Amino acid sequence: MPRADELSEAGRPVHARPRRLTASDRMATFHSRLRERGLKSTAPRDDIARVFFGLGRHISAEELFAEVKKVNQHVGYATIYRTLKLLKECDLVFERHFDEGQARYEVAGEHHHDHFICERCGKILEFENNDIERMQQAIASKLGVILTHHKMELYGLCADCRTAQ
Amino acid sequence: MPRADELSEAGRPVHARPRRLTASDRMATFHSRLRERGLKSTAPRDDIARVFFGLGRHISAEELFAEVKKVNQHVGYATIYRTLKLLKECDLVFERHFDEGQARYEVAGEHHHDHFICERCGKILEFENNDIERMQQAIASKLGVILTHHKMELYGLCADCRTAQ
DNA sequence: CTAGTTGCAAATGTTTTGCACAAAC
DNA sequence: GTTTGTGCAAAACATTTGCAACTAG
Repeated sequence: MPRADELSEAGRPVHARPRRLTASDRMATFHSRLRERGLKSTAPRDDIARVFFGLGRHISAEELFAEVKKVNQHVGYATIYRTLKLLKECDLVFERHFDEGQARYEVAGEHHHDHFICERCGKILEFENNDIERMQQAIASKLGVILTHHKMELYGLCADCRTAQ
Repeated sequence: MPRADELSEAGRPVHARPRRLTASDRMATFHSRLRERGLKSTAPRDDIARVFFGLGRHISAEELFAEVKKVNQHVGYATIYRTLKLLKECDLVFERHFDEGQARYEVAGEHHHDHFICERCGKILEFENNDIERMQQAIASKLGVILTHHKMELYGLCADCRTAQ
């Protein structure tokens, strides 16, 4: 079984790469994108965005709501959704729909990546693979279509759950 | 690094291949799978399955409900969902969740394939590509995980919508 | 006969919306 | 002082479930 630092290209874990943008960088971007659009910076929006950027990846609205409550008692569920929508429009957040009922939200990073989801423990691994990206473009030209985005998700058992089972 | 025109099978449309199984073949399979499990064949189940196998691909529950109503006035929505669930368990139907609110259902064929979805007109194209399948396995072993299934969806503009726009 | 099935209506879970009040610019 | 944003409750939406009546085996 390969160690993380041996992985060359296929499935190189994304979190191994140093992160560029800090939470405050993202907050600043959020503020300027709001201003550009004539929208307002408010306490609830800031609280939600700050908590979101501070948390890890792949958060559900429910989880975010619970975390934001710890910081600001009286934010409503609706504002969570409205702010997530705003963050998506500002290209600061991606919305993902894995094989669950609820959406998960992810801080937009610089690099595109895809996901593996463990069906037993719910763990999500990120990886990137340029060959697959290239092949998708090849498929698109054969089909005569233009791609705007894509979704590639692998489902199965992670290393831990494979042995535990 | 493979160029697009070197790819043997990139994006070969699936519907070009002759189809093996007829609707009645599938009905027969449905009946025997039900019998195996000690479940009953009933008029509502048969109507739903027959209409579904007769219709094209990628049907929503809502669309199926409307079509079944034409044949059998008094089937309920619940029975549509219950029968679709049953058909999934019998490996006769796949459930897909594209970027929409509702699920779409697809007759299970012999060959695995992936999808392109046009974001403008909703058209769905199917394609298969063994290179990508192999690459997914490579990624899985690098990550140390076991795959049970995967999802690969390309989104964009189809040939028609590309020119129309 | 009896276990499995149905239709209906009500419940579910997630996300969205209407609205009166409140806060930014 | 407008315009935009908020919280709440209610609505929307796709899907599931409880239940009494029904039906296939």
